[in-house]
Amino acid sequence: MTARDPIDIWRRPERSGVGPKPQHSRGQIAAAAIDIADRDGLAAVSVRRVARDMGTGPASLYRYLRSHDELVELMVDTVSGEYDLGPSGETPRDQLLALARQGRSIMHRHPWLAALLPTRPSMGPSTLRYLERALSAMESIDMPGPSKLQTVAMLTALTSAFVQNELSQPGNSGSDNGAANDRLEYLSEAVWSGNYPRLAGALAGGHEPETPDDMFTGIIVDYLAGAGLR
Amino acid sequence: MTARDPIDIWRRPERSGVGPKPQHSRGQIAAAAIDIADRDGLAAVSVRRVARDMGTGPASLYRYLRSHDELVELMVDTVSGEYDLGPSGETPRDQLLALARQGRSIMHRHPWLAALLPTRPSMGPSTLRYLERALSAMESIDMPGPSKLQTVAMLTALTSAFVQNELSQPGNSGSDNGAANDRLEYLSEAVWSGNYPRLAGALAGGHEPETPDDMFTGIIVDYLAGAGLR
DNA sequence: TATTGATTGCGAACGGTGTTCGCAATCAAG
DNA sequence: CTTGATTGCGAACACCGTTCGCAATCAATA
Repeated sequence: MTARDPIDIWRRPERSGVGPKPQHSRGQIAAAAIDIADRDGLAAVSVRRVARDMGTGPASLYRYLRSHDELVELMVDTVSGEYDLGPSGETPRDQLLALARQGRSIMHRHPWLAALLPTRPSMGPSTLRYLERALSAMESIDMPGPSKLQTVAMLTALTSAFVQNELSQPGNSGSDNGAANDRLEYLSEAVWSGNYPRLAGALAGGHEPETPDDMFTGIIVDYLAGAGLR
Repeated sequence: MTARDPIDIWRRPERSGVGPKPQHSRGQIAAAAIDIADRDGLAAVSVRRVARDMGTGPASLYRYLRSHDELVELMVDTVSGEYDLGPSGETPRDQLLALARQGRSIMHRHPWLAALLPTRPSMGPSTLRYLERALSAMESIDMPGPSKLQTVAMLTALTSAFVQNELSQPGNSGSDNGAANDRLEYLSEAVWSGNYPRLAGALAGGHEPETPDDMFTGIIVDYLAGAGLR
């Protein structure tokens, strides 16, 4: 009886010794998928495309994945492994801030990540390690456990919100080509109509150089202070 | 010569008098799509499904839409029309807070919205009206126009982040059925392994009743204060 | 009133997608 | 050498977004 057991999500089932040696791995699959997403956007990450890039057929990947959704989860968790969880900072606040900063740079490295993170709490090993680290930073804080978890969740949500805001700024085309143009067509027409005077005024003042680093730090620090982290 | 002009994104091209009267409308399409998304999740909103629910074929909708992406934009802007933009609140801060509160309840009414809003600044008429209203709330504030726009964008991003956090809480199944279960499987196993002691501790303390309203207000007010809004 | 032609409705088809099925190939254990 | 759990993967199914082409409509014109 061929078992066809459900694939253990994160560990491969410890090879029972029998059967041919695997020619692929979740790691390779994740790497290929992340590569595609970094280059051509998340929408380009299809099971078939990943398989093609790996030189095999789509069906093969289903020995390692339960679904396309799980592929995305795998991508998120894999990329979450890019955190450096070594100690950095004295106070809990500084440690969490450092983590958030790293998060921002990871999201810049993988622009598809920001939109994904708040939606799917991936719960892979790297994510769990990150969670454990963040909780350890808050060890001295007197606060019920669930609230600490919520604080961490809100922290990454804030970070991803900020980064998505950065990425949607004009100039960061990313992989959006013509879609934005249509929007701008209508926007300029609407502004020209005179129905939105304040909006017109706000848009008139050209895009000045911002200092997003300080803004980011400010927002995060304000939130942490509000949450009782000092 | 059949013109087949590009469809004006938000206004129908003012009917030139010639040709059969339209049997559908962008409004109907939006309503059908929103209904599907509210009931079965955003993933269920396909052009074909919307057409089927409207009792017609997929090709028909393409007289009113340029693409599936535009359908989603239309949904977002339509739902953004649910804001009540009447004056509420004295200070700029109170007005923006009131807007954010409305945003939260709209996102609760349409759970698919929160994940969409920060990604695609839809720029439809309702969105523009909302923007204009928010800017008018800040009229007395001395701040360059673009920064005001960024403040508003960050405000909705914060709101959507908070709501996504609320929605991913256990108990709000929404339309996720089995996917979360697999995650929990691995999570409980990982926690049981003893490798994540702090995480285990945090999860052990059962889910206490939260007071998300105050939390939300606190976060928004803190942000606005940090941005110079008093 | 008859004609015209821009506009709408939509069946049919194309290429891409996620996913399942079934079987041949593998290879440690017995 | 046999066994049988395991892997690789071609083929197929249902669905998706999108385009094409043409019949049907109907205000404006002749």
